[in-house]
This record gives sequence, C-alpha cells and structure tokens, in this order.
Amino acid sequence: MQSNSDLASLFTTIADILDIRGENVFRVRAYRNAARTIEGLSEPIHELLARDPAVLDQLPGIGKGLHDKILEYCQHGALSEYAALKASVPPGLLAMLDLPALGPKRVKLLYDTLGIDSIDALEQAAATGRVRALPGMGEKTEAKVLHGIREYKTLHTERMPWSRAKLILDAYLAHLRGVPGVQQLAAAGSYRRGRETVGDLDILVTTHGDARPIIQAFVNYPNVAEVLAQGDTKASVIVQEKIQTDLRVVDNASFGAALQYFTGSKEHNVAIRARAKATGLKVSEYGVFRDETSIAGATEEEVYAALDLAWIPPELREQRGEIEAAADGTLPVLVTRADLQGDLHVHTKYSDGTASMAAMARAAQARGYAYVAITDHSKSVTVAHGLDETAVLRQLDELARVRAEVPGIRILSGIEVDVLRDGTLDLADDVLAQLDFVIATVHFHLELDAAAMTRRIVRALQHPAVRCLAHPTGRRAGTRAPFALDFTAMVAAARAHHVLLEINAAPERLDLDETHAGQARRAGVPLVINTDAHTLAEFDNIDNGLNSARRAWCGAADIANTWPIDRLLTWKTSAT
DNA sequence: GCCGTTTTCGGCCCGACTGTTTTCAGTCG
Repeated sequence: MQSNSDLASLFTTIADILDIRGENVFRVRAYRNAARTIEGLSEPIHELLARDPAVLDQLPGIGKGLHDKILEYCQHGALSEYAALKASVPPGLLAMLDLPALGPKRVKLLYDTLGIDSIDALEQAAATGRVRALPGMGEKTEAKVLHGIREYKTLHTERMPWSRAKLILDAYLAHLRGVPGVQQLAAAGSYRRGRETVGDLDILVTTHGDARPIIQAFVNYPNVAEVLAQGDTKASVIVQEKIQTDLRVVDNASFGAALQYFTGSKEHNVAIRARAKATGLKVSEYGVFRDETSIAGATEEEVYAALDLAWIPPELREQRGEIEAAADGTLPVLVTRADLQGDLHVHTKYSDGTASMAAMARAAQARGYAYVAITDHSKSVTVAHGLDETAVLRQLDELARVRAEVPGIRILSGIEVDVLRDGTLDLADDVLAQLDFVIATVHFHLELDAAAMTRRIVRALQHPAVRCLAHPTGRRAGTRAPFALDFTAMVAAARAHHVLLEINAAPERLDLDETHAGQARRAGVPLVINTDAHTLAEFDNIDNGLNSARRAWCGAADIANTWPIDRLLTWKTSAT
C-alpha cells in the first residue's frame, strides 16, 4: 500500500507538469496545496478512509475533483489520467525546475525553442552560448544556470538540522548586532517555526535610517561564501556551511508585519492574506492596510489582532487549523522550557555516559530542574557496557550517597531496560521493582514485521514496572525510518497501562516526531520530553524536543515532565 | 481545482530583485 508521501509527491509532480504546460496557475496551486495537506496527515490516508469515508470532506483544499482522484489512488494505487499527463512532458524538464533562475516559463521556452529536455542537454547549450540568445535571457542568466548545474551536480543541497542552523544563526546575529543602525534583530523562517530541518536561514533587522550599510555588513560577513542577490532592503548569500541565508531590513513600524511575513509558512501567509482581503484589508510585510492607511505592523500581536485573531505561536503556523483556532479562541497554550521540571532519561559512566551521577544531577539542577532520572543501559546492550542485576543494585547503593551529596534535586533511580525480541525485559522483575523510573527501549531486532514488533512492544508496555517507552518508533532524524509497527495499537496500549511515550530530543533521533506526537496527544497519552543525555552539555538538546512537542500542539498538561514529582510517580499506579 | 462575512461565478497574497528591458516578465520567498 502506498504511503501519504507517495500520493503527495504524485500530486506535486502533476503540479510541476501542469506548470510547464502553462495551465492555470491556481489549478497548479490546488495540487500543491493538496500534496501538503496529505503529507501532513498523521495516519495513512487509506486507513483514515477505511474508518471514515467522509474524512476527505473536512480536509481544506480538497474539493470534488481531488476527492475523486484520492479515492481512485487509494483503490487502484494509481491515477488513470497520470500516464497521459506524464507522457506530455519529458521527465528531464521536471528536474530542470530545481535549477536557479529557471521556472516553468523558461523551462518550456528552452524545450520549445532549443529542444532541451535534460539537465545535461541544458549544460551543453549553456556552455556553448545558446541559452543567452533566447528572448528574456542573457549572459548573466546563462551563467547563473550553468553555475546552478555545477552546484546541483556537486553538493546537492540538503535541509539542515535545526540545532545546526541555530549555531550558524546565533553567530550571524551576533555579528549583525554590532552593526551601526541595527535596532531590532530576529531569526525568522522555518527555524523560528521550530521545524526539524530548515532549508534556508532568514534574518530580519529593523533600522531608522539607511538600510544599505546593514546590507553591506551582511554580505561582508566573513562566513559568507557567495552573494546571490543584493538590493536596497534585502540580500541573499550562501554561507560556508552551504546554506542560503536571507536578510530583510525594514523600519520599526513594520517589524511585526515583516516578522510575521518572514516567519511563514508560505501557506499560512497565503491564508492570512486571503482572510484580510475578505474583510477589505491588505497584509504585506509592511503592515496591515485599510486602503492606503496602515492600521497595524509594529508587533505581530497587533497584526493578528487587526484580523480578529489571537497571536499564533510560530510553531503552529503551518495552515493546519491554527487560523480557525485563533479566530475561535481555542489555540493551545504551548509547553515552554520554563514548564519543564526534569529530565527523565540520562546516562552516566555506569554505562556509556561520560559523567558521574553526581555531575549529571548537578547539571540538571543548573537547568532549574526539580528532578532527574538516572537511566543507564541494561546488560544486553554490551557495546554500551549495559548493567546486569548486580551492577544495578550497586548503582542503587551509590545513589543513596549521591543524594546526600547533591541536595536540592530529586534524583530518581532508573534504568533504560532493553525490550528483548519476545517482549520480555532484559532485567529480573525483582530488581526492576526497586527502581523509581523504568524506561523500556527497543534497540535490537528492528527487522521484525509490524505484527511481531507490535506484539513485542505491547507486551513490554504491559509490564508493571515500565513507566515510559523511549524513542518509541526507532526513527533516526533524516537517516532511518521508523521500524514496522502498528502505531495506533501501541498508543492504545500505552494509554491503557499508563506508560508515557517519549519525545527523544537527541538531534539524531527526534523520536517521536511531531506527527506521531500529535497522534499520541490526541489519543490522550501523556508524553515526556527527554534528552537521553550522555554528557553534561547534552541537557541543552532539550530545545529540539520542545520544538516537536510545540509543533504537535502540546500544552504543559500533555507533557509529564512538567508535572510535580508526586503526580509523575503516582501516574503509573493510577492506571485502571 | 477550490471556494463563499461580496460571490455558486469569478476570483484566487504580495512585494523585492534580476536581467533584460525602455516598462516588464520571470523567479523567488
């Protein structure tokens, strides 16, 4: 059975083909919107349809035509009209759309006049000066295309993890903060929305006076590898880390409007501007206007208020119902770092961590936490020097001394116990029963089929000692897909047995992801955001997990490590 | 192809930058 992303990419391809064919741009947009909607669903669309055939009627941007196409795709795994559509445009043209300076119009022009139907053919034409001869093209465009082809062939730019983007942005902002004339300064874009990965970096600056010296300082930043564009109010560069960075300069009266605009998402902005237009207003990056008069713009709050909307947290701005919720006053109050009272998954020198229990406890205390759980690996994880029963009891003894040594923070005894192939646990029940916080984890035998994996995990969730399931789907951000699993069944078991599901904040994991976290939240299963810290510094990875939780619309009540310690510890035994 | 606080037809976000152009089309975000 095909996945949502297969259907989404089919719609995207159709949109690209229609674009090149010069069809109605709004029809093209309809396909792109539908692709996005489908991509954002938390469950496979054929399962949603099986449960509720009317589900498509509630999805925004899906009307009669796309409705029928989705049904056809779910029933037959293909669209009958797609073959003819695909045959109408050479496949190489679609790849050409990804090159800079080339959109549907120019790709079509290249094909119609020069017969260019692939990136290789284009490279040859550009290298021999045939591209510049076309109307509307010239030497510079030709050079830009050629340059783009070489980039495309050598680096193949990928999206960057949020945590890496943060390092680059923090340094860039620090550089700009010292530039004369700079007043307000903010990072925007998908970074501000807390997306797991970001495709480019966006910086907004305000000034009273002339923007050009600020633009100049931006492009002269030593870390800039290439200047792509430079105008009076904006500029684009590529930095050494191979990611595009855009700067926009406006004056203070427009700061909120520009921040709103520059934060996106694009789809959110389109919907916001359409809403404004319906009430006779116009929204741009300069403000909210009635006729020619600005009625809002200095802050984001007043921009949203001018549209009768509550301020919407950036993480929700994905056109997934946040505008309706803002209009109804039903936006969630999202969990913040200040709400967190503890970290419930950390390692020490007892297994594969680098610090002592006392050092980890002090580090947690320094973050303002009230509690921390020490959760080293169990014995079957031999590469991490996992603990056997004897070692667990020895650690428990030492912990009594560490508690006296580090007062002022509640240190929970715990373990990250492996779930064996058959769903039993890696340590004896009488030892597990002595620990405050037992986390179950799947590390091995990831190759099981969905039925076996689901049985295995559900069995572990039924164990009376288990309070939390760590990195529940086994995904690794950007590198490994979740293992085969009936996620809905797992969530139901977690709910029944009062087991917390983890949002693992380690940047290489981010498991659960925002989509699964949202599904667990809607099912009423409390989540827990843990760093899985193996070093003192890794406590700071918590922001990655907070991003996922906030993008899953989680409030503090949905996150168990915002709870007071008593509630946390009695949650398991309150299961019915 | 979608959709309705003006609409079931006729709209569909808005503006900057570039390059190639003497007024604008195409691309981009």
